[in-house]
Amino acid sequence: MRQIAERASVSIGTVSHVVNGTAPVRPKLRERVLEVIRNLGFQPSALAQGLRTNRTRMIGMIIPDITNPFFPGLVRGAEDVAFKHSYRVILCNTDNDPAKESLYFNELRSYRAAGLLIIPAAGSDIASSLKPGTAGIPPVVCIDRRPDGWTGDSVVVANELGAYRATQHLIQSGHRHIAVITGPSLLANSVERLKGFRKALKEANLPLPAEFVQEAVFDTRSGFQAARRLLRMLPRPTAIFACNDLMALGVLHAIHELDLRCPEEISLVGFDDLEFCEYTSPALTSVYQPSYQLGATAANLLLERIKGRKGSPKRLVLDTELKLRNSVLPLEHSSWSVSRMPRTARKSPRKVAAAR
Amino acid sequence: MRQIAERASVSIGTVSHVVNGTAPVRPKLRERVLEVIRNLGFQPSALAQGLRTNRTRMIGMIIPDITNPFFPGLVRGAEDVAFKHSYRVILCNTDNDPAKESLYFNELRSYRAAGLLIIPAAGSDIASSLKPGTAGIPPVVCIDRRPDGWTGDSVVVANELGAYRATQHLIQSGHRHIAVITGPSLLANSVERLKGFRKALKEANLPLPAEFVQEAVFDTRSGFQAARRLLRMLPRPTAIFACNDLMALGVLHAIHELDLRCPEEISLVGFDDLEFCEYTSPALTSVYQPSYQLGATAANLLLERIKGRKGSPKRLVLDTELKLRNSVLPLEHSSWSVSRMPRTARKSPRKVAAAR
DNA sequence: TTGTAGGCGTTATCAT
DNA sequence: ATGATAACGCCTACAA
Repeated sequence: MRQIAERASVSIGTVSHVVNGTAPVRPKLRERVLEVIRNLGFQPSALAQGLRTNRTRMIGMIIPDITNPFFPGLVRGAEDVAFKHSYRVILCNTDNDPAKESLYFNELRSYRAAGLLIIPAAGSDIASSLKPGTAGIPPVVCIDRRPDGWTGDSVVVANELGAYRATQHLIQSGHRHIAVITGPSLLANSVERLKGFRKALKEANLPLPAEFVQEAVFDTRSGFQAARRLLRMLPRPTAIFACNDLMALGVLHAIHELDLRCPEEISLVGFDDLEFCEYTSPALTSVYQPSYQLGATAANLLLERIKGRKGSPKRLVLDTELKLRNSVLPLEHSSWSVSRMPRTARKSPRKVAAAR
Repeated sequence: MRQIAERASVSIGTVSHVVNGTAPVRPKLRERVLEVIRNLGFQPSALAQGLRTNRTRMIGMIIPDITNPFFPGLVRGAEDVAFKHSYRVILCNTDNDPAKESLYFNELRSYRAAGLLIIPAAGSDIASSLKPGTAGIPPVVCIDRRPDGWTGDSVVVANELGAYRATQHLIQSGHRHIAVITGPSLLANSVERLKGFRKALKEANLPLPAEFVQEAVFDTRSGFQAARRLLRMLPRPTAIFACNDLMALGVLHAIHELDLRCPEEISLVGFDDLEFCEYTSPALTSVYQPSYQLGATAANLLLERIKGRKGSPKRLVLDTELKLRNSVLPLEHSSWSVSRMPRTARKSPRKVAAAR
């Protein structure tokens, strides 16, 4: 800026004023300054600005793993609204490691990030990082999972209800022997989904043998392994509820491997409704989570806080929606319309499919 | 730091020394300072540090869209090596919009990012942003695509060779009527893949009717539409090479919609080898791109530059690998082993599949 | 409408 | 081994 001031023969303060529009500057001078700025390709130092004003336009986003297809949409949602407000996003992958999480947390504090968006790691202890006493902690919004003891803003999805509905769907389709593949028991959302599953079963007075509850870790491989165990049992369940789509994909794989047919011999419902659900075969019935909205909503919440909203924390809960596709076989007809039946059970399945 | 200095009754310079280990400090003092630091939850301001030292540990990463499943792995690769060297990544999505790209570019300059990792937007003009004259431009490494006029470091994939091999595979499987669905003609990698495709056809003296080259935009929907056009032609191609997997997915969808069977009636090869390839039906034969390596390699290259390596630009080219699965039907047996044949063509397909 | 100057939180140089 | 102090680049009263 000094250099610019010299070349345009004005004071350094004036340069600042034309850059920020913080005071009226005579057009002639203004132009001269702008011209020099263009020539020099000057970019004001965000570092110096941040230091001086004590606020930055960076938002830290801490997530488990961008490689998990559930997260990119969420990140994108957050980034889009951040962008709209001229904020930028620093992305941090924790691999669900609380140590890495707290490392990132402190670093982002170091960068004086204006706010933090956190999808807590399994077993996260960030709640304790926010204890009063330490100053200079930016606003934080938790997304997707609410860690133990978290009392701040958060936006999550109605996991229990979603799982409940998915299970109900299976039950209404006539299934009586339904197994579940859960995620890590450390994850709040995993636990909630299991709860919803159990609730639906209980309401229908259906038994749940202990071995029909298999724990996996929300990835395809572990879902595959869990499914293998399930599919070899006698009597075999006629339907499986996988607590996320990645595991459901593993189930599909196991079904094929064991020479079974889906949905004829085994029905399947997933959770997340990732894009690939439309393209698996059979297309996977799944519980849609508004992941983009999750990220966008959280970012909006955070921006409010950054702008100074006080008051009690908001705990937003977004709704899910069961997307019906072809991985569930109705065992009884009951109230089901033909169009919802899987292709192989229809008179002229291919024509119907083509007409969709 | 002033506060800490006071509470520990030392000078502010000493505090700096214990924080950075930049000069020996008597253990007793050291401990005292550390204690205060812990109590106060002090985090040095990266802003002030950056301002003072004129370097930061932030790497800007500009990509088209994190929501495209090809990019998360790449980003993760870059982030992992950055992390190992204590650098952090600022993620920016351009949506392939050159304007947004150049906006981000300037902002990252403003943040005094130590270096930039860029996957250029289609039609990118960043090459021109780097013209000498403007000072304070950090090292830049281009990934995946090399924009027009780019002379700096870059790491890309052997697109032409990959496409060439994929096409050869189709030809060797006996196909004579092969169509291609290309990506945007603005994208260097898209053009290269088409080139490889053409080369293989030419070498085999196979004709390529103009209408057998359909342009789409690297997403599922456009791939679907292009496939529809292709599949309604008479004579219909017996094989399609889709220049990326997302489009291949669209092709698969179109095949099902039109009541055709893959690979019996139409063979298909994709490009990228995204995770879902294993789980589509049939499992998709595709050209594997080492996306994680792409990101990691680029980050390493960038870090070298940041550490001061001079000298001529490196243009790294990573190799691809054709992953054989079940979406290609051998029309002639030639040298093909039974195990590579699609399930439906085998005597006891399910057993074989299960044994895999 | 424009200029002056102090200070944001560090690091680094130079004394002590 | 420790302390004092001058930048780093910018913003912002305040003075002119």
